[in-house]
Parts: sequence; structure tokens; C-alpha cells
Amino acid sequence: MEESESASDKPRPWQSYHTVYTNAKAGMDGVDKEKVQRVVYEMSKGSKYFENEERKEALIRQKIEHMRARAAKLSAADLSHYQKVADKRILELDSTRDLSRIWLHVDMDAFYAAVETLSNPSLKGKPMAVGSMSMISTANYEARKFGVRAAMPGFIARELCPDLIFVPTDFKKYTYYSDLTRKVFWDYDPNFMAASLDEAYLDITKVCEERSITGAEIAEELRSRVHEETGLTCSVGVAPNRLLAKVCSDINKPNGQFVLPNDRMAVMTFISSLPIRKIGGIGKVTENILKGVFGISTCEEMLQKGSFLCALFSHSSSDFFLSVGLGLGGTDTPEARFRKSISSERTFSATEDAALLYQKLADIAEMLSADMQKEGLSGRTLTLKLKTASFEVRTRAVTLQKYISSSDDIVKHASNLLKAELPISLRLIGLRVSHFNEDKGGVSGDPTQKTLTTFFKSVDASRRTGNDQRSLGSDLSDLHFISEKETAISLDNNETCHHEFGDPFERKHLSDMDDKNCISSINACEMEKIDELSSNKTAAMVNTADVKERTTKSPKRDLSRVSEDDSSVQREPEDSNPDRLNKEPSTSGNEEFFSLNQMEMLFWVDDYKCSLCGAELPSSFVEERQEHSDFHLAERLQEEESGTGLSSLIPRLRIVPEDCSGSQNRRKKHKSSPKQGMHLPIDSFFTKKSSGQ
DNA sequence: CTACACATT
DNA sequence: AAACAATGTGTAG
Ligand SMILES: Nc1ccn([C@H]2C[C@H](O)[C@@H](COP(=O)(O)OP(=O)(O)OP(=O)(O)O)O2)c(=O)n1
Ligand SMILES: [Mg+2]
Repeated sequence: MEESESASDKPRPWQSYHTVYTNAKAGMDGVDKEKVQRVVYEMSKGSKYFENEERKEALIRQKIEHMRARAAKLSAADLSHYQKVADKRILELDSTRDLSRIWLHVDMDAFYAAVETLSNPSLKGKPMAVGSMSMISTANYEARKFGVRAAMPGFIARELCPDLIFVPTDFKKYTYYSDLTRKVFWDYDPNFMAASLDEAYLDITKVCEERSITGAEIAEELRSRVHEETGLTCSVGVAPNRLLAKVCSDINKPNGQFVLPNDRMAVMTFISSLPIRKIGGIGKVTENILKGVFGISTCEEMLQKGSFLCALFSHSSSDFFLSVGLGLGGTDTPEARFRKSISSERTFSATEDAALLYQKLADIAEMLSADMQKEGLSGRTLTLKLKTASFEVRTRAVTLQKYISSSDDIVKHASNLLKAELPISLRLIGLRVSHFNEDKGGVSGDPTQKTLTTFFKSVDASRRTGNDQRSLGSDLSDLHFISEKETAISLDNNETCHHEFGDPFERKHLSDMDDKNCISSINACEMEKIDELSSNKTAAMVNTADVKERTTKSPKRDLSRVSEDDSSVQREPEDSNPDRLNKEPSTSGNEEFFSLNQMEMLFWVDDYKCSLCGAELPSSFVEERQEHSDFHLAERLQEEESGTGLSSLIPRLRIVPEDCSGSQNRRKKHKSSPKQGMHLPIDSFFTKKSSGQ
């Protein structure tokens, strides 16, 4: 506020620092962005963190310059060619539009903060943030008025709002309330996809039909039911696909809803003036690049600049951008995917003491190994992640001949990787294991499928548009199946963080955009479905409706993890830990879902009784519930097994195909697959080569 | 495959 | 004083 200087000559260095904290977000209406910018800058400048941010920004600026130069070099002939390419792709994409489904996205308002206020009403009306001085998970709307928001360090937030009250995170609480909301969601779509503890996607097509009522009415009813059951408010978005529904739920947040009719014209009108940054998958960097290089700020401009996008970006990236311009998104259903990697990392005060670093490494290996054991995982690729004292991140990986999972094996190989980096001053060490064996995909026919998939790639790939992905399994009401993980961490005191897993919604792609290509993906998803397994045997039993065509969603598992770490704070019972670190309850529990879900759905009636066997377990017994669901899962798996022949299964089994290369999407772009050149050879040549010089 | 970058919660 | 953690995905080489 007051930057009282009227003088225009005064230097304002903070204006050059681009924080993400001033981006539009619900509750940021009357915020004095200039002040936030200045305070964040003042609190940041001179720090190692800040210097690294500046370095990264400089690289992005370079990237933009480079792309600009390439765009400027395109000849009239090139542009003419790409215009044709773009027009053709737009037509193809548009032909995949499916306006037959009605998707609803629910997003709880200031979730963690709202839950904390329920348990401590005295917080009502006061600016409050959930998290620590190091990191804030979220803030209530009173605090947001000051510019305080998720992902902001607490010490900076306090500067913006001196009276800010800090409340440590308590995942058990959030999981409990999340389960309550899911119970409501389940009534509208038993196959709903949970995107995180506080978000979910529901395909309400069927409910609307059966009850002959509109999406708006369902939204209204669902919101009031959620409020009745939990005392919490949420915001809803209803649209023809998930990508749009997600955007819509943010429009009238908090405690509001927005319905986008299943009408092509309505969609195009809506999407046209929409800032691209509102689309999931388009973050700070992508926004800057599209704006800086092509002057694109709104979705409709994606179509207008289609020729440039096709000329400078990879096929998948440009397809994604074009589909955004058309307002396309995922309308299909499920598929659950299994985790592809598991990792653990820790931040500590920077040190260059090799012995100390090796000790930290061993600690992390221990935690990771423990997490892997909980899920019976073992993998061949080990990746060491390092963050230097200057915040520079490095990764070093090795792919082994054999699968490893023991702490000793991990430490052994990780030490070799670290050794090559010494001497070095680090502030974080992390380890990730991927290339699993376990899950392997067993189940019927995977191998075959993969192969086939490969072939199809070009072909069918087709996709269906949109895609999102999702994840989650969905359902299950209670159990949180899905798992979301949230983690909180703590550093010194308690910091917390968290996060959940993903939601997969729409796109992913991204990547670095670099000059040539970048991003991509869009559709995708498809993939094989696992269904084989699950659906087969089990599915048969229950299925709710069965249908949706194929399997319906399967569950997904998820990942969750936890780590514990040093001490710190609380942790609850074990695995799930409390705040600080993350936690999530479940862990292995998730896996079950998928099967459970499909088949019968294990559900906690009245929130305490198992729908399958009547056993009573209050939702606060997170772990116990997991074990319980595991038990049922195991039952099902056995049944399945006998049928399919999987043999070892363990709890998690199912695996999905996954394969490394990405089957699903196909689009990965040329890169990996040599073959695909078919469709875009021309583009590729021009794009990369000729223009690039 | 490896390394890196981006995104999301 | 103080800037997380976990996962997925794309891409270049
Ligand atoms: N960087 C982030 C983003 C989110 N969260 C947590 C806290 C949120 O309560 C929860 C849900 O995320 P949302 O993005 O939906 O944010 P909120 O629900 O808090 O607020 P909103 O009202 O904007 O949805 O996830 C977090 O810990 N760190
Ligand atoms: Mg929310």
C-alpha cells in the first residue's frame, strides 16, 4: 500500500521479481499485489534461495528469446504450411469432442484451514494459516486478504500479516473430514475420482438422467449436503469435461458454483477469454513462454496462433495447446495407474561434511526402504537427488541389473553416486527408486498388450481426447483409498507441507519447454487399462453399474508415503504421520482399492461400519481401517488370482502395465519412438530443423 | 537411459 | 534464521 512515492523515477526493484504469490487465486481479490510483491522481494533478496530464483528466471528469459528468434525466422512459406497443419489438427481434435457427459468438480474451500476452524471455533474470523514458519499449506480467507497463501514461507506471511495465527497441520483431521465429503460424493457417483483430500471429479451424467434434474441442481444439492455432513463449504464446477469443470469450480469459490452447459457455443465462448493460466497443467513458465513468444494470454489465442504453436512445439505439446483452445478435456473414466516410483528426500542445514552427508544418505535410504517394504516394492533404477547450498538441483541415476529394496543395497549404490559429486555442500538429499518389478503388470496379458500398444500407438492413439488422467480411484468411499498423500515436513521446527497426490486431471505434459518442443500430452491416457485384472474377476461381482463402459474406474492407488524423519513432531501412530511429514494414512491401503472398488466397494456405513462385513471401525482408526480394507482386498485378490493365475500377489499387485515408455499417451512425441514419424514427419523436420537452424 | 525442467497438491 | 516433499511426465541428447 502505500508506496507513496509518486515519483516515477524511484527505482522499484521488486517489480522485476516475479513471485507466484500474486497470481489470481480465490480470495485474492482486494489484495494489494504491489505490496505483496515488495514484501516478498524484501524478505527474499540477498538470500541464496532468491539468487537461485533469479538464475532460473534468467534462463527462462533466454529460452523465450531463443524461441522468439526462431519464430521470427519462419518464412511465409513455413507459416503457410504450419497454418495448414494447425487447421487440420484443430479439425481432428474438434471431431473428438464429446458433449454427452456431465462432469462435476468439487473443491473444498480453504480446506485445512476450514477444518482447523471447525475444531477451534475461536479461530473464526481471524487470519490464520496452516503450516509453519518455513512453509504454509494454506490460509483462510481472512489471511488471504493480506496476500498470505499456500506455498508461502511462514516468515514472509507474518510480514504481510503480523497477526497471522499459525496452526500446525493435522492430517488425521483432514482425512477424517475428507472421508465425510467422499461419502456424499459417492451418492452421486460411486466411481468418483478423488483428486486429493479436498477435490474430486464426479460424472453426474447418470444421476442427472435418472432424476431428470440439471447439473446446477445436483451441484446445489451436493454442496448443501456436504455442508450438512461436515460443516464445511465447497465450490463446484459443472462442465462437459474435467478440464473445464476444474476451471469452473474456481469461478465462484468460495462457497459457490458455476455451470457450463454442454453446448459447443457455450464452451467456445467460455474458453475464449479465459486466461491460459487457469488451465491445469499450464503453470508459471508455460504462461510466460506463450505470452512472451506468441503474445498468447487467453485460450482462444491458442487457436489464433496455432500455426506458430505447431511450428515451434512438439506435436503433443501443440496438440495440447490447441485442445485447450477448443475447450476439450477428459470425459472418459478411469483407469487407475499404479505408482511408477517411490522416493524420500530431506532438507537439512547445508553441510559439506562428507561423513555427515553419508549419514543423511543412509537415513534416507532407510526411510525409503521402509516405505518400499510397506508396499512390497523393489526397483532397478535408483536416482539420487541433491540440492546444493545454492539451491541448485542435481539428479544422478543408475539402472541396475537386479531389483533392490533393502536399505543396504540402496545405500551401497547411492553412496557411489554421491561419491562422484564430492566435495559438495548440500542442503537436501533425496533418493528415488523406479522401474519396479513388483507390480509388474502381471495380470493377464500385459506383455502382449504392451506390444500391441506399441503398434497402436500411432493408430489409435487416437485418443479420445482429453484426457486427463486421473487417477484415483475413486471410490471407495471411505477409506480414502486413494490416498493422497500429503506431507508435511518439518524442518526445524515444524514446517509442514504437504501435498497430496495428484490429481490428475488434465494434462500433464509440460516439461520444459525449451525451444523446440515442450509439453505435450493431452490426451492420453488411455492406456491399457488394467482392467483385465480387476475387472475380470472381481468386477463381476459388484459393479455398480457397471459400466461405463469398460471398467469403470479402477482404483488407483496411490502413493502415499510418509517419512518420518527426524523427529519432530508428532507423528502419530505410525505410519501416517502427523503433520510434519506427511503422511497419509495409508499407504498400502490404497492399493486395495482398486480392487475393492471395483468390485464391491468397501464403504464405511454411517462412517464406522464396514459395508462388506459389518465390522465397526470409527474413521479415526485410520490404520486399522487400512488393514481392514487390506484384508478384504486380499480376499478379492485371492479370488482373482485363482482365476487369472497371478501368483504372487501381494497386496498390491495389480500393477498396471505401465511400461516405461509411456504407453498411454502416445504422444510422447517423436522422440522416443522412431516410428511414429509417420504423422508428423514433415512437421518435425521443419520445426526442429529448418527453422531451428 | 540419464539429466533436467515443469506442474500439482 | 527461515524457502518442503512426493510423483508424474515430457524432452533432449
Ligand atoms: N501448495 C499447496 C496447495 C495446497 N495445499 C493443501 C492445503 C489445502 O487446504 C489443500 C487443498 O488445496 P486447494 O488448492 O484446494 O486450496 P484450499 O482448499 O486451501 O483453498 P481454496 O479455497 O482455494 O480451494 O491442499 C498445500 O498444502 N500446499
Ligand atoms: Mg480447496
